[in-house]
Amino acid sequence: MKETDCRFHKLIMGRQPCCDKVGVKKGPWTPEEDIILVSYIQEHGPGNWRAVPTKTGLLRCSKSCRLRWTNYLRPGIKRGNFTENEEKMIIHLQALLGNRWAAIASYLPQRTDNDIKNYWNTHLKKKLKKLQGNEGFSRHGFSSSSSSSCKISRGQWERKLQTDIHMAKKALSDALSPEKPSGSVEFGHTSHAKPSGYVSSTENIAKLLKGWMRSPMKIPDSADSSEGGTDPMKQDKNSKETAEGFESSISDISQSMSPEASLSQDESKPNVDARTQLSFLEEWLFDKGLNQGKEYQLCDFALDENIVHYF
DNA sequence: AAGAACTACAACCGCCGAATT
DNA sequence: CAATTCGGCGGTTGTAGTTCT
Repeated sequence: MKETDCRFHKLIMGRQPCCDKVGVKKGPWTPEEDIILVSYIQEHGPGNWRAVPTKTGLLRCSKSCRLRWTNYLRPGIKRGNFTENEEKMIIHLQALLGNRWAAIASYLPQRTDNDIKNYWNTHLKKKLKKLQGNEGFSRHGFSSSSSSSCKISRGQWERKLQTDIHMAKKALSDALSPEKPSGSVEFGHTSHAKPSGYVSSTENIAKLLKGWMRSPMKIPDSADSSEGGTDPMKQDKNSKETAEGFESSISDISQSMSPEASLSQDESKPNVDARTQLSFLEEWLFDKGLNQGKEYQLCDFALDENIVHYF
């Protein structure tokens, strides 16, 4: 009922879909499209996604462009091969935060929410089920009924977390405000006010793009756009391979970026929040004696003292 | 060897909240 | 303050690849 109300409401409002269905391409991205998107972002920075299709001539909707960038093309992304630590992180965080993949992803800076979500759905869910079958997993705090070992309920905990995050956000923006040109926190929307971190990463992208363009691309002669002819899925495989090489080299470079740089290069990763949450998380995790991994580490990014101070 | 079943993951869809007009 | 736009999020789907029968 709420949903139908909502739809009706939207109908009245006349809100347009993010993309009109006609003339909008769907399905896997081709290397050409990736290049176009990356070079556009390289020039203008991420953000203002609405303008991307028109400015680039890509026959994709803005959402699709954003998704492609955040989940695949963005520098610093690691894909596949989740480490044991990452796995544990995800499991704990999922137990703690629920299916808030974006929040969980903020603790794993090199992973996208989509990736984590997929990994959870395909691997971890089953794994946990298995484990739960074997030995009451709940004693580790993974099930909702695990609150016995935790003094406060998850709901309470989350409320606390939220208020604390809010405080931290405020504190951070206060702390940062003197340095910031007014109103350009989200550099994506102000294309000329790019933080240096992003510039450096885009320079890397540019270099890589050059190299990539120079190397013989195995793009089918007919290119994709003609929808028919060659098998589009095979083309996609090609695209995956070429893009993968391209991307892994990007991520290699960007891995050496400073946390600040990686923070600024991606507005979709609320690392600030992540850091603030981390202090609680650490407490929670360690308090609960989740000491299964001697070498278990939460994450390698350091806690920002300014933020921790507020707690 | 062939087909069915399963797995992995990129991409899409719809909803929501924040920002803007 | 209401209307509208936009970006982000989580759930879901589609399909290529792999394993099983």
